[in-house]
Amino acid sequence: MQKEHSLSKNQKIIFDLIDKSGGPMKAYSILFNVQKKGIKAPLQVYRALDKLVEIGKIHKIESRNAFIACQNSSCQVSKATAFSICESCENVSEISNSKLLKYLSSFSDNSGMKYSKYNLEFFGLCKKCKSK
Amino acid sequence: MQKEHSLSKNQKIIFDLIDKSGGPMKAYSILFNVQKKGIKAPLQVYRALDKLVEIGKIHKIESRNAFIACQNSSCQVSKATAFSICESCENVSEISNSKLLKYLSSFSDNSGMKYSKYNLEFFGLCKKCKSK
DNA sequence: TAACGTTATGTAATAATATAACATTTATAA
DNA sequence: TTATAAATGTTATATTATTACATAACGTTA
Repeated sequence: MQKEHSLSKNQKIIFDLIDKSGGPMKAYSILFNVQKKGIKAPLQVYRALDKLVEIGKIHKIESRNAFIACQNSSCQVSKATAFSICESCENVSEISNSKLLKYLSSFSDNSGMKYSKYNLEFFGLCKKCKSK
Repeated sequence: MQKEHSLSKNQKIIFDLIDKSGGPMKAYSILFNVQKKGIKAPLQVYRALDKLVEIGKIHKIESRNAFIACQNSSCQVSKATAFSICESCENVSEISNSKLLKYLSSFSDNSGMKYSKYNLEFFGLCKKCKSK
């Protein structure tokens, strides 16, 4: 059993919002949604996001500047992330294919670099959008 | 033999700058550097960048909001990109490991999605920074 | 070459994303 | 309980990117 991080007040408010949304959310959309709970400034949002990313509760979708709740229950820290992104409806899901994740985690080349982290984003059309 | 894109004036100025720099460059740093050549506005830079990305002459490093010249001579369009990024010195190189690139290009899962593009970013410490 | 559509350019304004700096409060642990 | 770290609050500002509109250059083909 892994240690649970206890979230602070702001962290919890913001994580719950992202988690309930079921998809990626942008920082200023989060801000707008939590203003009624007393979080008024961008920095309050970004600080909570930074922490949530650090502990692996959420991931940043770099190509979209958006944040999504971790969909992989065993993922405590975000060192190996992969997403599929529909370029039409912008739906995002986390890829949990263990063969892929292991392949990438063990990847090394002759550059002399030691990789400690990676992020992979696949783009295409989801099932729904393909059939339109 | 593949068709060469002939670059417009602004596209050429901006591509040459990025290419000569040998590393990733940020949009506003590009802007600053090309002002003496008559490119005065952010939009002029972003338009050229968009086009250069589209035709595969440069790639965007999403996690850094920066642009780097394509280091893979056979890369005409950016549909399959992989980079290694040093988190200490911010050096970036394009990974050309064909086994990796093929593995990812042929990746599919049971989501019903058809992937037409991907971007992979590895993070770690480069040889130099490791030994410090 | 004239007319047309497409691509590129120029310019101003503004939107969207993110961080710096500083003061204060709350939680944790020695 | 006192010291330390973590989190919060607030204002201002930096950085990244796009909208909207007008004009010019280029390529095709009639």
